[in-house]
Order: sequence, then C-alpha cells, then structure tokens
Amino acid sequence: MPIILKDGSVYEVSSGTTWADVAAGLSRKLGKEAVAAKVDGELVDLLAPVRPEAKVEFLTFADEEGQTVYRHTSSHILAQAVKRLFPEAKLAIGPAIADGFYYDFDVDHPFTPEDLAAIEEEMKKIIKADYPLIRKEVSHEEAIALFQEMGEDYKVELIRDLPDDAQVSIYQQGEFVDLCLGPHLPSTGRVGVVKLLSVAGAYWRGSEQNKMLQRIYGTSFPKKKNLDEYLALLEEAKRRDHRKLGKELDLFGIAEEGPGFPFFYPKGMIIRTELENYWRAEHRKHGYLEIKSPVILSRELWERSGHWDHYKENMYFLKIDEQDYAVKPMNCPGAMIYYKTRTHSYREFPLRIAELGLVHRHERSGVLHGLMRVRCFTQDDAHIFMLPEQITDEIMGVMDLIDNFYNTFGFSYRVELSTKPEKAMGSDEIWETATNALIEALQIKGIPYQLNEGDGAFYGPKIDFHLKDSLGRSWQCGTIQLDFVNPENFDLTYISDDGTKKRPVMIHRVVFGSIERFLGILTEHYGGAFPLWLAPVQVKVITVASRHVDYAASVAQQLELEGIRVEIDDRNERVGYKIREGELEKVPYLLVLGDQEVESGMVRVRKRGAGDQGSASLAEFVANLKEEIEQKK
RNA sequence: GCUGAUGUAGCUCAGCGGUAGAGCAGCUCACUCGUAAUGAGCAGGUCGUCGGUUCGAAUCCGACCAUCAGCUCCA
Repeated sequence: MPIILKDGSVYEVSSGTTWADVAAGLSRKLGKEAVAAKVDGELVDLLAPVRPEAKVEFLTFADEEGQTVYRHTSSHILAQAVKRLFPEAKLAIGPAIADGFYYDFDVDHPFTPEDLAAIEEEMKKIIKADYPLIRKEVSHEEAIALFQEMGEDYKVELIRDLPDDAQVSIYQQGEFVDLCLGPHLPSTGRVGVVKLLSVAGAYWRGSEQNKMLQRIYGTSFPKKKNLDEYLALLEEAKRRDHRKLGKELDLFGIAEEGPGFPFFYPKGMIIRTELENYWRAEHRKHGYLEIKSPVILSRELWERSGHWDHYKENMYFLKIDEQDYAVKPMNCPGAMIYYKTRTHSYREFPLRIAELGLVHRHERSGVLHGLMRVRCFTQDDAHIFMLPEQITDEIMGVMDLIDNFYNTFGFSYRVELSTKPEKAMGSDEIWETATNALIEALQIKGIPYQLNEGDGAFYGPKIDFHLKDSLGRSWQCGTIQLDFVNPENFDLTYISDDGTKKRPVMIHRVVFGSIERFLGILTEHYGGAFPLWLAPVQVKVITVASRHVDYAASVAQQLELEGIRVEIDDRNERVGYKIREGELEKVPYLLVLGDQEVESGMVRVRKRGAGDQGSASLAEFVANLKEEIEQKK
C-alpha cells in the first residue's frame, strides 16, 4: 500500500507494518531517532500500523512536538519507578513541560533528595529493560473498572470526566499501566538520560480547594551532552540571579522589615535613574507629557473605577480623618482625574499622558521573588486619549517605541494578541473595531503574533510583549491595552469637530512594565556587567604606588568634569589585587596609572573582561567613552 | 495562602545537647609594588523571634517571622 512522505514522494509498504518500520526503512538514523509519526497532521505512535495513502512525517527530538513525546514517555518512566518504590502512591497527572516533565503523586511520605536519587536509579533500570509502550483502547466502563481496581482514584476521576461513550486509551510498559492519550516512544529504552531535578507541592487540578500533591520535576535528553548543557544553563542562571548579583554588586536588596518592598542602594539608583532618564528623553521625543499622581486617593475614586469591588484583595487601605483611603494599585484613576481637570478638544489628540507611577499591590507571601515579584513597583505607564480612527496609527507608534527600547538592550521579543473574554464590558462592535485596529497595526508592521482568544482584559483587548533574555528565558514586559471602561466610568469627553461632546478612546501602555522587574531582568540579562551607559561606576582609577596618587586624582577629577562616573582606588595594595576587585565589581574600564603614565601624561586602559588595551591620551579615552555611552552599547 | 526545605559575624559557610568557629570583607602595622588575591595582627555574633523540654539549648520540641524551590495568582 502507498503512503506519502513529507517531501511528497510515494512509498510502498506492505500491510501490517508499523510507522517505526517505515522510519527504519527510510534510513537507519531515522529509525533510531524518530520518536513519533505525524500522520495527516495527527501525532501517532511509531508502533501504530501504517494507514494507506496517509501523509507521514517523522518527528525527532529536534522537533518541539517530538520533544514533548520524548518527555511524556519519560514522565511515565518516572511514574513506573515511583510505583515500584512507593506502591501506595496514587498517580495524578504527568505531562511534558518546556524543558522536561513532571508527575504528580499523592503519597503521605514526603519525597526526600535521597528518594529522588533512588527513583532516578529505578528509572535507569526501566530504561535499560527497554519495555515496549503498548497502546490499548478500552471502553469507558472498562477503564473505570481497571483503574478502580488499581486504586488509582485520580485516574478514575479523570476518566469520569470523559464522555460515557468515549474510548479510553491506556499505555502499558512492563507491569505499569497508565491512562494516557499518547503518543509515546515505542519503548522505554529510547530515552537516553534522565535527571530528576526537584520536588514541590502542587494542587490536584491546579486548584487551591483541592488536595496538595507532590510533584517531581525532571528532564531527559537523548545524550548526556545535551543534559550537561542544560544543567550548565541552569547553573549560569543561578550565577546571574539578580538577587545574588544585587547583593554582590550592592545594587538593591530587600530587608526583613519590608517583605516585597525593595530598597535601591546608591549604585542601583544610578542604573534606575539612567533608565528613567532614557525613558523620559524618548517619551518627550514622542510627544508624551508627564504627570505624577498621588499614591493615596480616596475610597470614592476607587469605587468609581471599579477597583474597590474588583481589586480589593490586592489593595492597601487606610483612614485619614475618619475617611477611607486606598494606596493606589494602578495609575489609571489618577490619569482620569488629570484628564478631567479641563475640557479637551479633538485637536489635542492623541493626548499622551505618561507617568512613572509607584503602585502598591498586596501579593501573597509565597509569591514574592526579588525584584521580579514585589509589593510595590513603578509602572512606566502612559494613558493615551484619542479618536477611534487614530487607534491604528497610535498603536503602531507605541509598537515602534517598544521595539526601539528592547533593541537598545539587545532583547528579541514575541507578541501576543488577546481578544474579548467571556465577561467583558462594552458592545461587540466596539470590541471588534478595537481588536481590528490592533490586528491592523500588527499586520501593517508585519509583526507575527500569537492569538490568545478570550484572554483580553475585561475592559478591552490587548497586545503583550514577551521579551527574551540572554539565557533564552521569556518575560512579559510591555503591554498595550485598549480600555472602554474607564472613559465610561469617569465620563470622559472631548469636543468633537462638530461641536458636540464625545467619548474618547483610551489605551494604557507600559514599555518596561515595572522598572523594578525590568532592572531585575537587565541584571540577569547582562549578568551584572552593565553596558557603559548604565554602569554605576564607569571608570575606576587604580594607582600602582602611593607616589601616583596625585596624578590619579587629577585624572579622576578630569573624568568627573566630563560627566563620567569615576571612582579612585588609591589604597596601598598591589595592582593585581585592585584590578581583581575592579573586575569583580564589573567596572567597564579600569585605568592603571604608574610611573609611565605620570611621565607621559597618558592613561593605561583595561577593559572589563578583555584585559589590557594599552595606552591612550585622556582626551582620546574620554572621547571613546562618550561615544560608547551615546550609543548605549 | 498551600507543600517542602532553610535561617549561625557585613558576605559564603562549618559546628547539631556541655558556654560559638573558618575564609573573605573591615580596621591597624609593615611592604611602594605594572594588569584577577603580599604578610602579620586586631576587632566583629543575645546562633531569625518568642515559648517549652533539660542541671545545661545554636543544637531537641512548638508557635511565629523571613528566605528559597514549586503550586495558585500577577507588572
């Protein structure tokens, strides 16, 4: 019978062969590396019999879907190992995730690191035994009976949620049987190396109402080399952890006295201020006006904005002279008040009102994480008021602005568009107009995006920007959100060209998202080695011996006059010692000044991470610095 | 908030029933030195907080606080 390969060619096979046979027939390498078949667009086990005239493509670990299959089988091996060592453990679910897999178990005994090691050993035995993974289809009824008999209550619950007439697929490997949609690797021996990484609590079905289970995380790769690379990446991430670097480089920190309320130390403040300066300069250039609204505002305002009803759990309240007040969790109501201080004409539009607004939100104690998740942070907010027909152009403008910012830091990014959710305010027409405006902007700019149907805010559709840092991790930062609710709630109007009062369209947008989080991301992205324009200390002047102190001081002073952030290290220490310290502090340039320099009136330049760069005149050095600062490289 | 782990000097960590230790950093002194750690000395802690067990608690138990890995929730 004929089947059609990926390249369109026709391949003859006899009936009764499996996809695995086909793969092996095509090439020895493919036979070994194929993890699943994609038949007419559907993922299928390699052990499944071939379907005539089907179009087939073989997936390997190199394909994202192939990786998922690979890790999914790995999670079954984990479950099998756990059942061998802890027969009383009940199985919940065990999917593949981005860099590995997990499996949830209900056991009273808390898994220890020693348990993990033992489980990992057992997994290796299962891989070595090379059990085939056999798929069976059983009726709904049979499946329930089977898993009930095994005491797998969670599996029974899962099956009960499937329609009564559904066929249920189960997979068997050795003595182990699991409910599973598949597909799977043909046998456990196809998994190369496995590594269990951690154990943590996780709620059954992700709901706090349910029992907490124990989740074991792990990963697997075809070769040990791949695993080692992955583990090295995890190590690198640990080295770059902004909490660690923040402490080491004396940038910021969080005191026990204020969980979730970060302190910025002098060096961190410099970076922060540079970011804000850059932000202000760019926004001024793009026609934004800046305001600052107060941190505390009355209850009445928050009731009108809807926050009192919908956001209460996340807000801090206080009483002033018997009146209720709240600390702002968002900046929009402040912007609304500003808008309403006078009447507006359509001629002013788009009216771009920016605010670096400090907001406070109550976050549950367990979610706090350095600067990434805090209880007070500064949003680089802006609210733009405009005519409906200005939406597309304005969105494009904001997208350009965001693109510009992210490029400056060397971030690539991807974009997601979220549309109308179930419970939403505003008419279908306005949603459609607004969503189309967003799509149009994305299309004109030629930016590919992922569509999240129904994921928009209740007040409007949005575009989110997820940037990718130097370690390939993704962070949600920028967002552009259309808002139909606030203009309504606050009865915003403008005088239209026909002299009548009309309702403006409004967008919220942030570029950094939160300055605190962005600084955390930058710290990890650069591994603490900030580019010159951001570096807290740009140049450190090092003396060779005490007789060079005067010259060093005059060099430092001249640099300071040029607006360079300079420190001088004239301690009676060895040059090597002071250089080591400067490198560890990640200062971009060190100037080593000794007899030669005093005589020639030059400076000896050492570049961070690159070593001695030779001599230069101070003027030349300064010109280079200024150029590098200007270019923000 | 939930599950598990952790909390000892400014930092990194050892000690785990008999009155607290190291390295680095700091300070003092000597060395005046050319591209990633000179040597010697000094000082520094109510061992997260509160309570309990014990003749005796950093060590065992409990509560609380904070941190970490996740879950849930989010910029």
